[in-house]
Amino acid sequence: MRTHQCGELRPEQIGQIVTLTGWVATRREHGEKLAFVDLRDHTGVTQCVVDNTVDVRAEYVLRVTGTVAARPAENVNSRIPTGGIELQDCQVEVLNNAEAPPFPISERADQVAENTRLQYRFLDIRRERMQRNLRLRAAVNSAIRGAMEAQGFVEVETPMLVPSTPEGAREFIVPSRQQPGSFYALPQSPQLFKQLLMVAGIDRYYQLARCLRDEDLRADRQYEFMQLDAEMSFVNQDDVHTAIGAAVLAAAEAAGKDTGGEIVKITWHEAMNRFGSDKPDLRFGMELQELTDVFAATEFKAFAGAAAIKGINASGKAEEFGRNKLDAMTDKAKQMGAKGLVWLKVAADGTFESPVAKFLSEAETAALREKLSAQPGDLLLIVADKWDTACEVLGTLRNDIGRPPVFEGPYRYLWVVDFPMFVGVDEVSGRPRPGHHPFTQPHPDDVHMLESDPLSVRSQAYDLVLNGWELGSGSIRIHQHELQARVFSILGISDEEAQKKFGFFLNPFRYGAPPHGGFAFGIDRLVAILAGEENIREVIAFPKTQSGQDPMTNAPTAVIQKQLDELGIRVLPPKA
RNA sequence: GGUCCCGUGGUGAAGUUGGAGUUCACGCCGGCCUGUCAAGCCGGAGGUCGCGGGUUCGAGUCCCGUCGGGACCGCCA
Repeated sequence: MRTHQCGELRPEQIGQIVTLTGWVATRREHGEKLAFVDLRDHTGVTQCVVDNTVDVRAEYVLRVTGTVAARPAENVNSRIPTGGIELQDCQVEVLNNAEAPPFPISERADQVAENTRLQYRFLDIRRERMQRNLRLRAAVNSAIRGAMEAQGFVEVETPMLVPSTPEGAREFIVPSRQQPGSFYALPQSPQLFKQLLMVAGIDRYYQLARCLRDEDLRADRQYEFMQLDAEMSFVNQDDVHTAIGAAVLAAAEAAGKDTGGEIVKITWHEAMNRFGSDKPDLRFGMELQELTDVFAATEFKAFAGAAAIKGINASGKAEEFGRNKLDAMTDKAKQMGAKGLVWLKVAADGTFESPVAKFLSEAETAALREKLSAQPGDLLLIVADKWDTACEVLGTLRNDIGRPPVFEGPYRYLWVVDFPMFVGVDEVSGRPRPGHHPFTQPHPDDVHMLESDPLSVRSQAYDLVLNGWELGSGSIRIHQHELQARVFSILGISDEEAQKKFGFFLNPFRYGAPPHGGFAFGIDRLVAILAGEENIREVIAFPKTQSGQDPMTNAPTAVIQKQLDELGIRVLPPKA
């Protein structure tokens, strides 16, 4: 039907007779003999000079045959790649007409309510932004596949209808027609299957896997999302990091982003200590500084005896942060569990302007100035509290104050390793709660503390972070029954209970489970960052709204009674 | 489950102290127009101010509820 695409023609083709197909982007009329029609497809637009007698309106579908001609020098449009040429002597065939679209098919629709864009997603995707994002997504998927295949990974598909397991995220459930009253679950991840593939000798498994979780939606969370899911046998952590690293570096390269070519590795403890976050954004400094020693003998009551005192320097921000903003920041700190927030502004003469300045000794002031490299115009923020509270609060403020927008590079991947094996204690059972999942192998140096000091045990779990976004996590798994039993025992899961909950998963491990570990990262998040989008809905063709609905299809909908009858399901009336 | 913000012709916005569905830009329809490129000029049509209730002589505006959208907390092993 066509010889070229709409973004393809250049002065080199002048004189050729070509045929283009596409949609009418705009039409500019100049009397009864002349009109300009910009014909658009996903590659761009070409100006067609047409006889102004054909009824051709926005979004009509055309096939245009004409001669590629140079534009007069004064009419060249340098803003578009095809701006040096135009199609003349055009024969226009209207393949289909179109109603006026509800919003312009251009970057101007970026201002349109997202709900309207989702209701007419088929028109929204016609826009350059969505075309770019979806094609980037395809390129990233392809690069990931290529990198995994090149390393000997085998793609194995795992089922979508799986048994419900009580742990973890809330599941979507699917009623069984043949077994009324019984249900499948949709997989939150292929976790259990991929480990069984290791027992099965697949050795290196990967899958671009759809995962489903019935949890509340956010800018970075949808009910259904895609993961690069992988698992490897006979490996240690570094082997997993190398394999996954190759995939995400290839993805960034496919997107034309500079990564520096390597992935930095830091421990969870260092990440918390330096950045106050287990997913630090390395694109900017403002690191947390250790101030506990400075105030070891302080008279200032808010600091005296604090387990940890840490501070950040919001360089040059003194003027920007007036009383209102500082109060709001203090409220936020308190909401996060801090007792308070101390702020000091550095005046032109180097002295501190602060409600608490008068409580600080000269030595403390001098040490503070030195540790935080304080310069006139700086805003210093200090939290004295438990170590984790001080870190988390300052880490949050650091992001609030300094974090660059998502579309700004560079693109710095980061492995965060040595996560704690257990995080906190379950209020009901009094047992430690698993930091990752209960099949995570503890750090070999810490195994001896499993029973005596479980909260100090590090695990062989790790996260992959990109510019402050958690892309995914993984671990080396427990493959020996004895160690698994010890971990279950610490978690308060009896043999009987373990058998009941995870029997189908654990029993195969008795038949020769190899040492193995793996990883999974979210494709949607990765593509969003590489596309410079703050919201993963912008890189998903047909996403759901925050209430889990699709404005285009109106899903979810009621079903007819016959369907319910077949499934043996009765719907209760809505709660009053 | 909770906190905050938003809802006004097809789209995006403005709407003051409560005083007539008022305004602006884009789009749409018609006319003019031979070098535009978000063309330009002239004219026109288009509304349940999300919905329901309340206060008031009078509500887009104030109050309550509700629905929808968004950001976040909880949740996401």
